[in-house]
Amino acid sequence: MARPRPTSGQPPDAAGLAFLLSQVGAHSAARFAERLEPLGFKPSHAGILRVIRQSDGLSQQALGERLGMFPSRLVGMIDELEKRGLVERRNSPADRRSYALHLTAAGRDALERIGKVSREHQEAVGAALSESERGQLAGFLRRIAAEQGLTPGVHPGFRTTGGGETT
Amino acid sequence: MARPRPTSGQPPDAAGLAFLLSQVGAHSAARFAERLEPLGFKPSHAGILRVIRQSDGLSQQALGERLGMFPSRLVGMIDELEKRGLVERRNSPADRRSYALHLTAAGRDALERIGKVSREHQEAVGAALSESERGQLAGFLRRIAAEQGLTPGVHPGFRTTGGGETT
DNA sequence: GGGAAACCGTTATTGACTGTAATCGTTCTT
DNA sequence: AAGAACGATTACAGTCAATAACGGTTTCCC
Repeated sequence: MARPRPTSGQPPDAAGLAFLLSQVGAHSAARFAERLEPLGFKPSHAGILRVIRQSDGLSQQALGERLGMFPSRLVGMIDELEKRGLVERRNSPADRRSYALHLTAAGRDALERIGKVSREHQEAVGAALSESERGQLAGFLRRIAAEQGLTPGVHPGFRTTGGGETT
Repeated sequence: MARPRPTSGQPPDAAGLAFLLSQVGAHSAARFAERLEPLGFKPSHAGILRVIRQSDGLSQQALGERLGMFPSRLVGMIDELEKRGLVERRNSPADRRSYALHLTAAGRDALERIGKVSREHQEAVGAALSESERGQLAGFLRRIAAEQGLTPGVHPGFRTTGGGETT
């Protein structure tokens, strides 16, 4: 049994739909992070700002839950964002142990810039495809995401993936 | 509790092709890592074994270059694989400062098992799509990968992405 | 030949991050 | 009024990846 070729020959790079998905996905993520860096943001910051704008006044816990990140992780990031004047921690009127998170004008501005970068990035990533093809691709991905139980806005913060190779 | 109402929505989850790519990609990577764990491997191990089989007898440096990982990182991993009897470090006949990496029979066996897991994973990830749709999807991804300058077998080891969120 | 420079693998060190657990004040329940 | 549950924070530990330095080899070139 030296070189049995069960289905093809190997997990051939040629095929590997799953591999392609994570390869292109990782690339997309990396490139986006690069684009964001000059603005002084990391992708997680963008996610936080986006969610806060979407649901103004939510608590850190709610935010963490929605993004799938631990509250302890949020503290530092919101500290940063607040220090940069993009987010406000107002104390919630009803519940004095939680904060109500709000975007400042500068925060909305930053989010605007992030959105611009996002669109550019999206344009660049999809450059190989025609408009209608991009639509089809998005459709496929949405269906996969739904079937796999992924929540629309959220994405799996890379857990202990190992971080090297994938298929 | 107020349901988060989709007030506005700049990079609306509806659109975000780039987001979808990295979301689904990260999910695929994570799930694959999960499937690999019971075998005692991390995705990077799988990548290493795969490349060694493909080009038997290459040096660690060449391996590292092809996978895009630092030689120092490889040392430990190959140590493991060698300790488990899957890989051999023979000294290269021509150049005594480099090793020639080879797969043992057990190593080929392990790779076989990995291949099986890979195919199962691939099947699971693509479950939402028909056979022909999967083909279309793979085609799109391949075109994107090519246009973006990604090397077929390799994938960007998540660099200092920040590791949290992406779009 | 012989010595400097490039090269391979290895080790040690440093630096980010992330998840868990413990802490402190607040709110809810009974 | 007391104890459990809860939100934010801090402290801690474990993991992991990149950088730099170190011995041993080989190659280049004078």
